[in-house]
Order: sequence, then structure tokens, then C-alpha cells
Amino acid sequence: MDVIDRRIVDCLLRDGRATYGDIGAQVGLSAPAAKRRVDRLRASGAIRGFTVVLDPSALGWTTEAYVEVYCRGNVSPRQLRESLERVPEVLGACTVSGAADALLHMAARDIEHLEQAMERVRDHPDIDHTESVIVLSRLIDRPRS
Amino acid sequence: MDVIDRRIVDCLLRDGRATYGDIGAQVGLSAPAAKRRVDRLRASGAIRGFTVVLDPSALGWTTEAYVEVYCRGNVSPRQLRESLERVPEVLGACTVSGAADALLHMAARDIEHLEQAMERVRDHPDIDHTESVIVLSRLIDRPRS
DNA sequence: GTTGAAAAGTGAACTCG
DNA sequence: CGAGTTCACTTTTCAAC
Repeated sequence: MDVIDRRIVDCLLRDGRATYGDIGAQVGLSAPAAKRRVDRLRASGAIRGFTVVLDPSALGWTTEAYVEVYCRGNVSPRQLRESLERVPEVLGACTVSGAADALLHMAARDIEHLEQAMERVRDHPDIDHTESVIVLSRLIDRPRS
Repeated sequence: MDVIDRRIVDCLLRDGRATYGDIGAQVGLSAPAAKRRVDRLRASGAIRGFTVVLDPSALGWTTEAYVEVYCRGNVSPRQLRESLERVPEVLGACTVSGAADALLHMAARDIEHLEQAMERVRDHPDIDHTESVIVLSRLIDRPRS
């Protein structure tokens, strides 16, 4: 993963459907050379795939929340991941430092839908309680850099 | 935005570089019809664009944190956004319910880099103090659904 | 990096409810 | 008319050199 790979990744972050010709032109490579680099990045796992960036409000899921999860005793991260994966409203989850065991990023159509999803999260036997913060307005949403 | 549009979006969430032929095959349309729908979704703003999904660890920014921001007095969300946008390590930001005014999602190469970025965030005159939680391990990272 | 065959993208003309 | 289809034509992909 060198400087050119980085610049290729930058191109793809801006436009995931850029043609290999365009990518090559921006980094000073021919289209096949650019494609070979992208293929290599995919094979190595650095590039997981490609996706569409949606306007969250444009299709329903306008209600977001961040939820701190407090567990009973010691729960392995693996167990926690497996149970949280079953709740599609959980967009992101991570174990964190501090008093809470994990922090979840959740999204739902509305408050009612969010509440239902949080009940499903709390169904897990190891979860003691949760503390949630509702998102009022999103200021920044950068895909990743 | 009807049922077919939803299914097209699902295809693109799974593979943002899917060909119009593939998309059409999955939703029962010809390639040009699929393309016209995707073009329409882009024009309407429902689709913002396309991007690459990276393995976060594969290129450097392995250190993540969630930062609660407490402001002095009343700060407009617009002002806050404008100053936070100047810090590239801020991947996401939103105003929230509860004691804090905003919650930031930040990423950096390492703890030292993160500390520098947080200093830049705190440079803003309206920010009183911050409380941060370091991410230990990421359990789930769904692009969005 | 270059080449060339196969595949995908894309606009136009056409058809159906 | 809006939405789909087929058809021609251009551009891109991609494997071989």
C-alpha cells in the first residue's frame, strides 16, 4: 500500500463508480494498471467492497440514537457482536473505555421503531441496562477518510 | 421511491459497482430501465453518490473515539458544524439530547494523533469542555441500511 | 503500458397501459 | 405521458502480450 494506492483509494472514496480510465488519469496510470491496483487492494482486504451513499432522510430512517450498553459480569466481545448483529437497526457497535461496556449507533424510522429495536437489544441476557442519547440533527457525515 | 427503487438500492448497498444489467436482472428490469431509475434516484438526492468500503485497519486510522462536546451558552448548530468541518479527523457529528450539546465520532492514526485532533476541536471558542470515550474494538460496522 | 475482443453504458426510437 | 423495451453505437473492462 503505497502513495499511489492511497490516491486511488481517495478517488474511489469520492466516486466509487469511477472508471479505471478516470482513476488512472488522476494518478498517472493507464486504465489496466489502475484496475490491477484496485484488484490487488480488494484481494488484500484493504478494499472490502463498494456501496451507495444514501441520503438517510430520503428513505425513512430519520431517527438516530447512540446507546451505551452496560453488561452483567464479563461478556466476551464475540458474544456481544453475535447477538447485536441480529438487530438490523444497529448500524455500528464497539466496545469502549469508561463505565459502559459498549456503544451502539442505531437508526430507525421513528421513535416508536427505535424503541422496539432497543427492546430487542435489551433482550440479550447479559445486558443489564442501556443509556441512550437521541440525535437531534446531524452536522457532519463523512463516509470515512 | 417505490418497491423497485428500494430493491435497486439494496443491490447497490451490497455492491456499489454492480452493472445496470445485474441490477436489472435482480429486480426484473432491463439494463436501461435500471439505469434510468438509478439516475432518477441520484437526481432526486436519495442517492448521494458511491464510495468504496475500506478496512479501517488496513490504512492507518485504527484509533477511534466518541467525544461529547459541551458548549458555553447557546451555540447554533450551523456555527458548530462550520468549525468542526475544518477538522478532518471528525468523521461524524450531531447535536444530541441530554447534557452534552454534541457528539463527535473521531478517527486517527494513533492516540497521539487523536489528542492533536481533539485539541483542534477544543480550539473553538464556544466549546467549554469535552468528554471522550475511546473505542477498544469495533464489533459491527454496517454501511447503512 | 499497449492492444483488441467481449461486456457494459447510454441515447434514441418505439410500445404499452 | 410515464415507464419499459429493443436496438444501435460508444465507452469501459480485462486478459494476453
